[in-house]
Amino acid sequence: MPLTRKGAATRQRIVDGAAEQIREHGVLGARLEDVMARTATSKSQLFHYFPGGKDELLLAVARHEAARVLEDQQPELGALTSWDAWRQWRDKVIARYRAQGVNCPLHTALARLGDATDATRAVTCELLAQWQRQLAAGIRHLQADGETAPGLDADREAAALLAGIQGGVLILMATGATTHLEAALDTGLDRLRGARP
Amino acid sequence: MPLTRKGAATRQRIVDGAAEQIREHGVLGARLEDVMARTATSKSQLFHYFPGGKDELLLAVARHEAARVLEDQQPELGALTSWDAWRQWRDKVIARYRAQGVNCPLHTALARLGDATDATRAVTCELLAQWQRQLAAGIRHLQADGETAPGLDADREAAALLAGIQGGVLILMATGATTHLEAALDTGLDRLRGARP
DNA sequence: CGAAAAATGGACCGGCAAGTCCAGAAACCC
DNA sequence: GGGTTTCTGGACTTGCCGGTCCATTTTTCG
Repeated sequence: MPLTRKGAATRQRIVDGAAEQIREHGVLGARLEDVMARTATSKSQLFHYFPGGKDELLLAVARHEAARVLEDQQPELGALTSWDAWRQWRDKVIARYRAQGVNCPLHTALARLGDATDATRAVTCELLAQWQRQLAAGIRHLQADGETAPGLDADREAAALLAGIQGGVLILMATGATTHLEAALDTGLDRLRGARP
Repeated sequence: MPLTRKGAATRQRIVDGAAEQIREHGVLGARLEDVMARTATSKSQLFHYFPGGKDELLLAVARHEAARVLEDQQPELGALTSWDAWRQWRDKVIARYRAQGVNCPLHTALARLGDATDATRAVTCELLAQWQRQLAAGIRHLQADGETAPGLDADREAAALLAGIQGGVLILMATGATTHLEAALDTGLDRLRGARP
């Protein structure tokens, strides 16, 4: 069931439009009808490209958004090779989420699906794993350069940092303030910096 | 519109039952019908006690669960007066969320409501504020006892710790593992301990 | 006890949004 | 260029589930 060039474009338009819709109105305000209107498509097209219906569409949106999360942090996240790079990354994360505001399309899309679904879980886990992996790589780089304590468990530090970010974003979504996200990042980095040998 | 003793009991039974239902099946699997069956009530009762319908019920559940979150951490959270108290609190938090598993009734109840609603936001903010306040108080206690650096901004440290917890729980809900929650708590406490004068 | 208020049962309604279908237009490919 | 596949439009169906209504029972309180 290959897609023609036009078909692929339509499919992409649908995913983008759905993501946009969710970003603006939450999952609640993301009915198929809304997506249709926004993307100038008809219901048959939606079910043509996503035979599994709304769930399949939301999953596609989630994947799409998960990729975006990591992309938005590049190139900094992929090259955390100096304190300055870490600082720039920190700034980028905060700016990114501040701009996103209170609606996290990924979070919201996943929330709508039965959280137990294997597929949704896989998307989340994969995202977290990649994210953490890059953070850990950055920490190891610092260690190699003698910029932080070689005794630190890079994976655990990365896990803690990641948890802080996730919580910070969650709180941002609830309160609209980036205070907690900033506090988590800053104390986390401060901890690494303070462990300089 | 006063409630008789019986009425109050029924109302409570409904809230408890709804919370339980959500805990077991998520918001998706929490239809009014389910709550009715579980609590042996009829639809008219639901709307009698919650004229605002499902939203009002969910809000009540959220409030109920928010209170539970803090209660479950007592008495430790309220008396973080020594390193040992902090350690016990840490253990309690992890045990609590490990037991809860992948379904956070509060999170899930709030997710269902339009996230923009003022009322839901108020519940979340209030919970976070109280939580953070008690953590900050604990940090100040350590400072007063000369157990950690007096120069630390207790509120910011508490904010970071709270963010770590929230993120850790979020990741627990997604992955089922407490690794991140533990990492966040342990590195957070380690940071305070490491700042001992 | 008896009137007023509150609590309960359960049938009924209605809307909304997901999902189905088929006919016709456009694109692909030899 | 013609046959085949893919794509598109939009009307129709369906079922779920929140919400309404009213009649009946139970509680409260002077």
